[in-house]
Amino acid sequence: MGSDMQLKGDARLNERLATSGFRFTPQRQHVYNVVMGKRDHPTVEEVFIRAKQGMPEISMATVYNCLDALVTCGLIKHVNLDRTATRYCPNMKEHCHFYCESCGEVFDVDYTAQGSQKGLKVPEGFRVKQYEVSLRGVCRNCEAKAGRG
Amino acid sequence: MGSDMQLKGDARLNERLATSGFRFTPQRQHVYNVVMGKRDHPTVEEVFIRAKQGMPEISMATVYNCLDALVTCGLIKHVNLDRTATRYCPNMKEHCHFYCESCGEVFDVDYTAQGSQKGLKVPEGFRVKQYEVSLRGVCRNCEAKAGRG
DNA sequence: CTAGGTGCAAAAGGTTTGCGGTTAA
DNA sequence: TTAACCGCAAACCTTTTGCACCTAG
Repeated sequence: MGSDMQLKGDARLNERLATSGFRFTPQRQHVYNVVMGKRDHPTVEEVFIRAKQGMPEISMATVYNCLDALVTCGLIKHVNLDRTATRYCPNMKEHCHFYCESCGEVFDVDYTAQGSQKGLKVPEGFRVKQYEVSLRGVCRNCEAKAGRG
Repeated sequence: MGSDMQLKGDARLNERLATSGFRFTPQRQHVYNVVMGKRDHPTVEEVFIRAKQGMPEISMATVYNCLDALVTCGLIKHVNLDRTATRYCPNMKEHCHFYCESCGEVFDVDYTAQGSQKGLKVPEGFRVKQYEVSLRGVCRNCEAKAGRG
């Protein structure tokens, strides 16, 4: 995984930023690489920590700015499942999120929409831009721990 | 709707609290009444403000405590759709939430599950306790405003 | 009686904002 | 050239915590 490709902007990011009226900056490219580089659901803090490796002078405010831009561009999604920090998800294909009430971790769950939106009675005049499914429960790890008491 | 009934605990609340190992307190009854009394999605702050009418000495910490207890008892749900404050929902029948990206308000949307969970590929060992659907977009009000420019 | 709950106030996150300097387009 | 963006630091808002007192069971 060439971490050198982050020096120049890749085409997709460049194009998306432009479309949404954002400038290309090395920070945005770097944050993009950091978030896409690991298939998990980092908080802003975690993105910040990872981003500092390879760009030590980057600031928290910039990480917020970059993540917001990437969300607006439709390149990542934000995930709010509890009252702690917002998390970010680099997986844009249809899936849903499992939130573990015990450890707070977020897992992707495969999901085929298969007409699930049919049951929705969205009132007249409302414009739906995103449909999202989430699950709460206990993950395998925590189940095992609980079992061992 | 007799606001006097809040003086003594109603049977359902009493029972649910006991089942989950909580004590009955006037504060919990009052917060319960406040949240159930209006079919919307108040923040903790909003619940606090409403609760002070009729119980002026109640504290923020207690409101948090009461809401947490009510959630644990399965009498209300918490709703996290953006990175601002957590909201609470008194509607426990199956429905989903529409979050307006423009004004931040949350609306209930009727919803019949009708096998929508079939498409889910929840990994082995995960225990699902709650299934939730949410929508993002622009509500009728904000659409109208945008239209008028 | 006493574990659990309350109110208060301070602390701890998480997020936003203001500002002077920098830079992509 | 200049509006957008950056880094820094302070402000802001939401949530949690510690503690002395109180109370439901």
